[in-house]
Amino acid sequence: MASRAKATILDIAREAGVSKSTVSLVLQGSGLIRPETAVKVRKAIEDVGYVYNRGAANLRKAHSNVIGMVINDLTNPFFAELAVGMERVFQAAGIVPFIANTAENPVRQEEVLKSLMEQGVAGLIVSPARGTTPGAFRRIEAAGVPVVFAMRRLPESRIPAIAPDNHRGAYLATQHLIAKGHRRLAFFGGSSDLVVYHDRLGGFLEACESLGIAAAYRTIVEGETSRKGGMACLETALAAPEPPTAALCFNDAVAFGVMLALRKRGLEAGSDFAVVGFDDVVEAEHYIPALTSVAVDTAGLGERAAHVMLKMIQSRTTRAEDHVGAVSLVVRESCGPDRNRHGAGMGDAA
Amino acid sequence: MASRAKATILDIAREAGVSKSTVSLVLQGSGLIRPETAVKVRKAIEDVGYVYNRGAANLRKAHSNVIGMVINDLTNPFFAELAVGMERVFQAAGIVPFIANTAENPVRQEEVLKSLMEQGVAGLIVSPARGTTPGAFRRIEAAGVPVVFAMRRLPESRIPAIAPDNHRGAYLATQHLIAKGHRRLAFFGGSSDLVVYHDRLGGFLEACESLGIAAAYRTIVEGETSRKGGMACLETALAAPEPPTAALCFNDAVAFGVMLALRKRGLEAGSDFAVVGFDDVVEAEHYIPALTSVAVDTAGLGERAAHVMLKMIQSRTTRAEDHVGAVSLVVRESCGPDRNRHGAGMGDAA
DNA sequence: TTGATTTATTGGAACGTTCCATTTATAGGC
DNA sequence: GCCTATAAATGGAACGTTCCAATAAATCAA
Repeated sequence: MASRAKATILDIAREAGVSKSTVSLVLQGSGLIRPETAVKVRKAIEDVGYVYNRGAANLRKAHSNVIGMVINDLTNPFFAELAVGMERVFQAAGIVPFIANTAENPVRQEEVLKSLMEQGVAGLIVSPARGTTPGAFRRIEAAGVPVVFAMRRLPESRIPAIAPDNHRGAYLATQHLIAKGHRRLAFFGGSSDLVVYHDRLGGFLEACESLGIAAAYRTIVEGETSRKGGMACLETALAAPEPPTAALCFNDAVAFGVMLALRKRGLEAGSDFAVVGFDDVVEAEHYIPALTSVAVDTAGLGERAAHVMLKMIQSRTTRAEDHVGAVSLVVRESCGPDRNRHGAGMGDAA
Repeated sequence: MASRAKATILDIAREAGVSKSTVSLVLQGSGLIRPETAVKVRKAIEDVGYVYNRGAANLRKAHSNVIGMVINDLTNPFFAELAVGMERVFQAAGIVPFIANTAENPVRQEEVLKSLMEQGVAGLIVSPARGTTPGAFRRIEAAGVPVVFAMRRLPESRIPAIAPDNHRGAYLATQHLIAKGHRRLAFFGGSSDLVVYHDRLGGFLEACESLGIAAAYRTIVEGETSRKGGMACLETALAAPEPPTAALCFNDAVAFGVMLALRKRGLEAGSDFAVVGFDDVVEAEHYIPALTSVAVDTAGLGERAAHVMLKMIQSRTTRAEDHVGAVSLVVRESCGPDRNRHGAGMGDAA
């Protein structure tokens, strides 16, 4: 049925008995062609099994409509939600974003970015992999392709970032733990090569500082941002002489790991040890006990990132404002009831 | 720093004092050019901030190295795992797959496929959206682009499919429930517009048939393949005069929903009602109670699909064998202990 | 030295579009 | 009937690459 060689607009032109220019006009929905001609051409398009060659077209008009989305960990439902938020707005704009996964690997990220650039993307939304070098986006910036960072950003970069208010979220969560009466606090998971880590840890530390938790009563354990990492964090923390009684976790994944490790030890999250997560993924609500977590409106941030990108493309600029999204603490069961009554007042005092 | 107009191989040629052909040769790593010349050219490439234009190149050589991956629900961790499996093998082959999400929407799927085709993909790995019309891939087949279905397939299609042995998995799970002593069984979730649904339901029914569960004692409730869908299924099933005591769920997501609804009613999965899931996503192991589920080796199927695709591209064919992957029941806690001792023998009798 | 062979390099046509400048057809005004 | 204005359709150049055929330079055999 299909001829071996793929059909071009010239084949269509021949089939419809018009010129290639006419076909091109029809393809672009130009109002200049007579309706009957358009119908004839469209029929020919159907008949020859034509598929549009965007590469050839871009050679002339130089602005593609593909947007690349580079994500560091597709298996984290958090990022999937982010992607879904973005897709919502791109779909409305008639754009199909291509998603690529870097699996938290800077080398892979390099390949992925290169491939996307070669494909001639109009813009790039990136959640950079851990360990991304400062120069990784130099070439892309030089090429004038708009980039926005989502959720994560790079230490010194002029690339606009869309991220939640990590500092405030961590502060809120820590304040909550202190209000519950906890006095020996931990911060679990993440590693210092991530800017987000410093933001969240910073919020934790500031809350400790201003609410009277001395440095000696703070435990900080870096670790993988996964369930496994969380389990490891809890183990090392509990091995200390005066172990913490509550932890703010870098991530919901870490928090789940901590709760798992707790259970493995016969302890119960909530009553024996308080844990709060970060990101508020959908699972948080359904876990047992339900996880108290910092909600960041993931899909909303995705939408915002997509909007910023669209605007950048439209105004052909490579600069835009950062955007920090509102956060809120959603209290569930994983921190249990108050530890001692008078502690509740402390949060208000700050 | 960057000149406004993007650099081409002609700019490089000028900069390096060679011809464009030489530059092209260097770009392709041809052994024909003198090493010193190659070095000179590579320096020029760096200096002018060149980015390769794959669209232009494909115009001549007509075989791209991009593969599209079309997935029906990115938020389901199951599909993310599938994607990750594929990526592993593509990465080794130096290929960057582009992932696109259809959100279970056939219209969106149409757009996504069109866009990918226009981009000139070398092949397509697809998990078709629910309600995909039979003709949806006609044009793509006609264009001679290899397609393989992963996890799901279409009713009458010659496109090769890589999927687990759904029938057997469901049979195994049902047998397990019967061996546990259950006599009133349910099948929850999914809908009959999916081929997988018929496969899984078929396995369930065959097991009922051959192990002596009369039709009157089988409850079948279709529903969304999500937590929400699972909750709804349980509600309608329990409203019946003689409600089931155990359910095989279409999906782990459905199973989680069922367990949630159970808990909401003050019932416990395992002791009060047995539930088994399908797919064995990572969460299954960590749930409380841990979910008994049919493991399908998701990442492995992803790898297999990628291999098949690579082979199809290499041998420039559009045909390949179907592949059905081995499954196994992983027994955890969600079916509780045996219901009555003599029931245990029945499974062996089959 | 000469011609044959090998090694490096090169010009030009082609790929499938778009878009500008033209041409051709149609209609309107007189 | 002719001229002008408008509408519809068209040819050709250009976009950035690859690849073939051809050239130029270096090496070798005699």
